Amino acid sequence: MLTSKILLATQREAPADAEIISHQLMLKAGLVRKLASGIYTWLPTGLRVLRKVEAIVREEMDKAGAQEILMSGVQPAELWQESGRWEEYGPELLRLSDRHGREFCLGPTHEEVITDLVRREIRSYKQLPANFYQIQTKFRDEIRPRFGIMRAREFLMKDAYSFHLDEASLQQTYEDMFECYSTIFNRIGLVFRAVIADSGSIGGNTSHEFHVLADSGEDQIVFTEDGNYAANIELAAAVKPEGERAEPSEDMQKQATPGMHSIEEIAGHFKVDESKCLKTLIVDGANDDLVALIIRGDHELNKVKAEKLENVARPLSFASADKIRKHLSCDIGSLGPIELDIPTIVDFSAAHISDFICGANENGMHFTGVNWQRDLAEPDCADLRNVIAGEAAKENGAPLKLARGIEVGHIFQLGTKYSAAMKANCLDEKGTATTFMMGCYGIGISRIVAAAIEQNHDEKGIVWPQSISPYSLVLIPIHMHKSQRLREAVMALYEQFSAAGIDVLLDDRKERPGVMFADMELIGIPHRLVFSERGLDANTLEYKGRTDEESSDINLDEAVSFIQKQLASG
RNA sequence: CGGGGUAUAGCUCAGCCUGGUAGAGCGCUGCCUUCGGGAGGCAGAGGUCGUGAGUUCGAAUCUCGCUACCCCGACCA
Repeated sequence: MLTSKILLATQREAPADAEIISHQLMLKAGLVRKLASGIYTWLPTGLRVLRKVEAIVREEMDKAGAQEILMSGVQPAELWQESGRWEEYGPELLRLSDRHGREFCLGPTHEEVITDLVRREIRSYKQLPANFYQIQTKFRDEIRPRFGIMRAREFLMKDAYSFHLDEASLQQTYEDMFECYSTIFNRIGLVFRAVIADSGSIGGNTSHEFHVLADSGEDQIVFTEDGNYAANIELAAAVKPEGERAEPSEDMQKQATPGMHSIEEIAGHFKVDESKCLKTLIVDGANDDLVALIIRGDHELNKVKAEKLENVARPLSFASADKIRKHLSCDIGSLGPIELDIPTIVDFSAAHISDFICGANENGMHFTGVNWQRDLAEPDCADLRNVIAGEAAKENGAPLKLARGIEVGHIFQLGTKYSAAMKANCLDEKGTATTFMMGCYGIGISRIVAAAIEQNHDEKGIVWPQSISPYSLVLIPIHMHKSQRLREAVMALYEQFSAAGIDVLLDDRKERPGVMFADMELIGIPHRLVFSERGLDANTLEYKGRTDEESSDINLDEAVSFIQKQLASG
């Protein structure tokens, strides 16, 4: 490809609203442009990357025995009503109606459509197991799209759905997909972790997420160094503190704490560690009431764990300040478990401390030297908190590490959630109609592009993994428009590279060298060859890898084999 | 949807407080000089100042409504 023939669209400055590095670089490098909030147009260079990711995913899915199909992005409401999700899904589902007033939605996912297809088409166990996938544009009307392509409303996703008559078969396909995903992310060249995950609103039980590790990641994941345990922090169980609680050594006292609301202020005032304070959080209960959740001052509430409690409303919502004032006659910041007459659940580690400090349920007052059993009843306990770095994993006792991740893949065992609701079944060996067991497997294709940039960039721009770079190689001639000899040499080599099947870009713009260098580094092409009159005289070219400090001369006649070697080793 | 903010040239922004009819840098077009890391000069093109109303002799500027976008919370590939 010649740069003069394509819309390169590089920019010096990124729009001010681009927050994270991948968003800024995708705009600066001319990969995408915003059309509306969370909706983007892919420009030629960006589309090449997207297509490369897509190709890898497709190849590996095919290898794993999945069959590609393509379902409609627009789906009839009836199917969603059948599965119950027309009501369940909420405003994320973009609904529309046609000229006849019939209701449709823009597909955020395709469980209903595939289940409908399979219940019509698959009659016999002999056709199973079957795994169908598509690579297609999805739409989710996110409350808050942000970070550019990372969390867009419209995005490209690979989604696959498998069908089985028994658990063993589902488990087998699930494991095959796990392997397939690992191969895909390894091939792309991303540093990732597969973690145990919450299955969330899609339903089902067993579930893993694949996260690309990056500091800008929206998810917190935890894992042990030995690699034997990895989970989304939402799921990571905290170990109950061992041993007996220390005996009380202080008397309980009520003390004035005017104007102090945060744990930090209280701990600072009494000159104790935050772990000696209790944090009391009030959330909405399942039956229009309130529930108190209590954790140690230095801990964070884990929302997924809290949501699983019987008397807590789902989704979890913090009680409004008004409601708290009305029911508890004091404000957030002065709450505590003593004489609190709403259901109260205490985290194991908060129940293990003695001589602690907590709010007195009276504005501006706290108790110190409080002890369970002596000053108030032994509490109902549960695991409510996020684990912290360094503590032992419940599963194997190894110390946990924390990292941030970008979720790029998610696999679920759905069981019969959709097939049962939609009466999807087929005949087994004995001729009995049996409800399908299903698995579902997603990969965020467009998100991978952004995630790859988050993980691979420097001050000059993007540093593509070779596997998904828009071009493998760029040729930069210096003052080609002034030298016929140089032009001929460059064009000849360009043809050779093309013939060798290398994705080569020739920068034939009438630009100064600095402009070309800067643009190509911004775009992130992994290999660069510079042509000059001087080099031609010596029969050499200058080679520089994207992250190399210095360039090196190579023999003009060996250029193709040299680059082939670089590509093979990259 | 709740809370906060922004809207002026393709991009980044100034002008608004204190009304007097629109600017800079980058980018774009042409010419000249320059020519190995985002050059310099000259000449240009480009804006119903988001939108609707109001106040005023006069509104980018003051007031109100609307819309879009962004940031903080809840969702997810």
